[in-house]
Order: sequence, then C-alpha cells, then structure tokens
Amino acid sequence: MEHHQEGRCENCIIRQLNALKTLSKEELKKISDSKVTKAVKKGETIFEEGERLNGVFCVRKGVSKLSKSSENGKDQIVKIATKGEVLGQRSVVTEELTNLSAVALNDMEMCYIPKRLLEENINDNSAFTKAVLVKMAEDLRFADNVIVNMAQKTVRQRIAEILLYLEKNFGLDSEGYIAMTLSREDIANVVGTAKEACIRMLSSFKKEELISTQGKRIQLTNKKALNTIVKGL
Amino acid sequence: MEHHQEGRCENCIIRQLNALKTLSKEELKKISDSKVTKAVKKGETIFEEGERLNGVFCVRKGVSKLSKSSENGKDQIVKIATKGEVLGQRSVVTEELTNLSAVALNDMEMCYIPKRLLEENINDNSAFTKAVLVKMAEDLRFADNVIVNMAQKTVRQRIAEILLYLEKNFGLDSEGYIAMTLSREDIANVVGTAKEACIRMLSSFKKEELISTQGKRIQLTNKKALNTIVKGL
DNA sequence: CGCTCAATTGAGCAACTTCAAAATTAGTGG
DNA sequence: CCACTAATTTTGAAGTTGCTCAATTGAGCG
Repeated sequence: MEHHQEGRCENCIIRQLNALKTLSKEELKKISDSKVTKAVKKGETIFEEGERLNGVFCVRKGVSKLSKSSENGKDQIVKIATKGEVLGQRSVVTEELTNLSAVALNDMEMCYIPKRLLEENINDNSAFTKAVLVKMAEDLRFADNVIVNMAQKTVRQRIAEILLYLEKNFGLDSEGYIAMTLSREDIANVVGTAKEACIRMLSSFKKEELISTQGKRIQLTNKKALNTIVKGL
Repeated sequence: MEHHQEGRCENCIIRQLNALKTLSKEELKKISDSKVTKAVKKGETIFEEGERLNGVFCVRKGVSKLSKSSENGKDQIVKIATKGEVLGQRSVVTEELTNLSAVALNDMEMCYIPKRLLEENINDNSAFTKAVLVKMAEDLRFADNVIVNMAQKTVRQRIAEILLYLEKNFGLDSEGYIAMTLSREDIANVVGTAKEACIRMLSSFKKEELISTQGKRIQLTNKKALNTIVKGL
C-alpha cells in the first residue's frame, strides 16, 4: 500500500458523497493537513477483521469488498464499497476492533484520515454527527434487508438480484457487459452459497437466455425476467 | 393499544439504557411533558412495515419482535427488542417509512415520544446524537454478524445459538426453563427456516439430551455441547 | 508455449421444504 | 374447575435444493 500526501479536501468532490460534506472550510483544512492518500492494488488487504484502526479510509477510486470469514474457512461478503464510502467508520465510532476485513477488488485510491480528526468533529459538530448517523441508519436498513433475503430467498433469486445490482451500480462497459466483474467465487460469497452452485445457476441463466457471458464478464440480456425471478420463484 | 400520561422521564431508570441518558434535566422535562405511556398486549402490532412514524417507542416492559415479511408470505424476525430499546429510531433518523414491523411478544409497556422532540436534540445536542450513533453502529455490527450466520451456518447451529441467546438474555424461570418462551414458529422465523425444521431440530436436541421441554418451554441441559454445535459442525 | 488459477461439469449425499395428518396444549366461557 | 374449541406442536413421507469432492476444460500471463 503506497501512500503520499496530495490534493486538498476542500477541493475534493468525493466528499460530497459522504458526511464530510457537512464540514466547514476550516475543518476540512485541518483534515487535509493530516490525511494521507493511499493507493491499493487489486487483491490487497486494506484492513483485517479484528484489527484496531486509527483512522478511516475514504474511497476515491476503485471498489472494495467488506467481508467476514467464519470458522469453516468461508468468506461472507457483507458489503461492496465504492467511491465516497468511508471504510472503518463503524469501528471508529464505537471504538471497537474492526468486525470486517476490507480487500480491494480492483486498483484503488483512497484517503486515510486519522481517527482523532473525526472524533473531534463527532463530539462538537452535530451536523456532522447527524450526517454520519443518517449514513449508519441507511447501512442498517440495507443490512436488515440482506438478512431477510438470505433467510427467505433461494440462491436463484439472490444471484438474479446481485446481477441486477451490479449492472445498476456499475453500469456497462463498451461491449455491453457489466463494468464491474467479480469472480464467480466472490459472487458466491456475496450470495452466501458455494462457488459451484453459483456457477451452475449462471449456466442455467445462460441457457434460459437471461444473460450471456464472455470469460468472467457477464451481460444481462433479459432484465425483466431477472426481475421476475427476484420477486417470485 | 391503551395510552395515558404517567411518570416523569427525569425519574425513569429505563432511560439509562439508551441515548436518552445523555439529556439534561430540562431536556427530559420537555420530553416528559409530551410523551405518552402506552400499554400493548401480547400479539398486538406496534407499527407495521411501511408506516410513517411520528415518534419512537421506548420499551419499559415486555419484549417485541421486529420483523419483515417477504413476498412468499413468510416473516423474518430481524431483532428482538427488550427494555430500554427504542423502536422506530432508525426511520425517524432517516425520515423514511418503517422498514420493519413491530409486534409485542408479551404484554408490554412503553413510552411514545414524538419525533419532533428527538429531532431537536439530534440537531442541537451532539452528545445525544453521538449516543444514538453509537447505538446504531452497534446494531449494524450485530446485523452484519447475523448476515454471516445466515449465510454460513446450518439450521442446527443457528437454533443452538438462539437457545443460548435466549437463556443469556432472559434468564430462567422458577423451574429452570428459559424465562422467555417463543413459539416454535417465532424461533423458526428468527433462524430463517421452516417451522417443522425447527421443531425437528429441537426434538433431535432433546434426544441428544441437550435440552428438555415442557410444553413450549425449553430448558438447556447441556450448554457446553450447544456451544460446541454453534462453533463447529 | 507452458504454467497457474479460475471456471465448468458430474455425481452422490445431506439438509431443508412442503403438504398432510395426528397429538398435544392453551385459551375461553360456563 | 371443567369442558370445549382453537391454536400450536409433533410426526411422516416425498420431493427439492444445495453442498462436497473430484475431475476436466478454459483463460490469462510471463
């Protein structure tokens, strides 16, 4: 993980995407003076479950997976974080060890902001605190919905869902494939199933002409049908 | 749902359990003047998924389940809320419709606090906002862990887990049974499985002498073994 | 061009679901 | 307190879905 100082928070557009947008110019300057830009290559670990974090990571570029590994050695991906997301926020707020690991899914760039600066703002600036709170509340709703999906939907439904999610959030590349390619294993780990089950489901979608593939890339050819799958059986 | 005014927040011990503990005497007085005490009987609905809430419910007595129903008609219980929990906090913070339904699992008593009063404190009082934030962050960690459990653990493991959870959080009655009795269906809905699967697993636990039952009441007779089940297979 | 890792396919097995019926328990009013 | 009804729990059996292990094919990279 390389790191160097560069760019000013005051001029950074990314902060519009998160709670940092509520800070004043002076507050941003303070942060800007202490922050460090870090580049992380695909596959590298940003932090690991159980680590103590002394700051948070504001994602400027690239995508990261937040996952937790269970006793049986399997990984469960709990969240996919992109531009604007702040990694490690939860553990800084509660002053706990991290509950999840963060790994880069492609080359990333982010700003490391020391904990101390955030804490100052959380303690004094209630607009900032509220913005963080709202974000956390949204994450919680999202997580609750994932719980319901995991419990009640079939693997078929959940895979259809994540395909639609990926296309919606990352769009298409020049050839019409989903711009974000996850390995089949990662998809399986989001959906909470075995790699093979995931692959088989994708094959079956292909046979039904709902998707087409090119290497690991996936193109959705019948979104309507996929949507129907997500809802009913 | 009956409701009447009674008791003063300033003297209420329950508030020590949640973010309200950060408020000053004056702030509490204001809340106390507007709050309403509500009694809810077992089985009654406190609010339903998709409702707009104009306040939150602070649980003083009793237990409630927070659940979401999916298209196939099944319910998923996402959380069990007891004394001190504030229901509806999330949707008030984000000003969204409720994402979950709340139903009383036994006779309850709670205080209804109008939204407006909370908002005032969230906007001006950063100690309060932070307390709410920390609570939300803890809920989020809990939810993330539930996701991992749902995805990676077997029904057997999850049932063992909830039995231990219930005993730990509610203790025992005079005869040594878990003081909180959930219907088998509710247990199944927490664990995300079919009622029958849940019942069969409990029978199998009984045969293995890990638990014994009396009607719907359950007694844990070998917690060590249950703990082992939760961890490995 | 060969090496390595990821993707795919096959087959057998275990876990879970569903529908249906029987047994038990809890709740209600007399 | 008892009897009766409604609700819940329990058991059975068949059918699906998903998991695991092992072998094969394919793709990307130096």
